[in-house]
Amino acid sequence: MFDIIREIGAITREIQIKSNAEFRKQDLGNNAFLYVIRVNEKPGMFLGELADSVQIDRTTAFRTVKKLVAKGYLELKDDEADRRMKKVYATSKGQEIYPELHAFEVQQSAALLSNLTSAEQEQLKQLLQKMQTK
Amino acid sequence: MFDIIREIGAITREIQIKSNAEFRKQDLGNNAFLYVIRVNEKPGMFLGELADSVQIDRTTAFRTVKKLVAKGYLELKDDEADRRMKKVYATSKGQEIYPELHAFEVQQSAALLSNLTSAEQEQLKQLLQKMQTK
DNA sequence: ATCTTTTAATTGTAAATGCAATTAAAAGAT
DNA sequence: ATCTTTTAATTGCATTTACAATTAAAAGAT
Repeated sequence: MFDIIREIGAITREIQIKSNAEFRKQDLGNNAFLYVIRVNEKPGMFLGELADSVQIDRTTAFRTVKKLVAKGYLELKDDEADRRMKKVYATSKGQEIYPELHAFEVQQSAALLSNLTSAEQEQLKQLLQKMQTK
Repeated sequence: MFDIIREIGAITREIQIKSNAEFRKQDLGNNAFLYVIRVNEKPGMFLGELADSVQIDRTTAFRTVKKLVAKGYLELKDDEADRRMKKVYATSKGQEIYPELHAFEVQQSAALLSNLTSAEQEQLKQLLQKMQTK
């Protein structure tokens, strides 16, 4: 059964390569697009939380966010209560691009699942979710 | 249904992080362990073929193989027929470590699938395979 | 109230990464 | 037989990455 993890890995890498190629032109390659998506969906995460959500090393995430701030997609605000923390928000530029980013994700997903019936898709989703319960 | 690709991505990244942490001590981090596994399973691939098989940029793959040759895990042989190509083989050191690498993969896979019955595991495998048919 | 431990962000640095360009051999066309 | 196109390997270079260490604030202990 170990081949399951290889298949899953292969699928992920393929999508990742495609997505980065797609978004490089907007300066959102190197998985930067992921951050913009997540921040739009959950504004106000602090840096570490965001890093965990995209499952990337915190120092890398920190530098990527810094770049995205410089490029005008994201902004940081100091937390009032805890002054160690900085919370991340999407700028209007960051918000405007979200539909496009998400649309691509939806389209990739559809392409990926195109060989499955909708019942099978539902089944797959259930299985993946069940797998994840820790 | 787009959330399926996020779940798949999350699983992959988690496994990747764990595997690299596990194999860094043998100098097989940065996905280098993947190359050793693949070459053991299919000796004599040429460089580009190996790069495709691990789905990594060819130039990166080239450099990683070079390092693995320097570390004594792999070796390169010129192709007789086509002198542009170099074929990749595992050295005895590379062969000796294969069981350990593969065992870890099997173990990770088992952990990942531990919440599923064997019937569900089979089902998942079928679905993933069906998905991949292009 | 001070000391210790934990947690978040940040920086230093060396190594890894990947796009673009180059070299070299083979295959195909004229 | 020479010219063009394709394919594999390789290098140049700027960027990205991540481990280790540092700084700074908060939380917990005495």
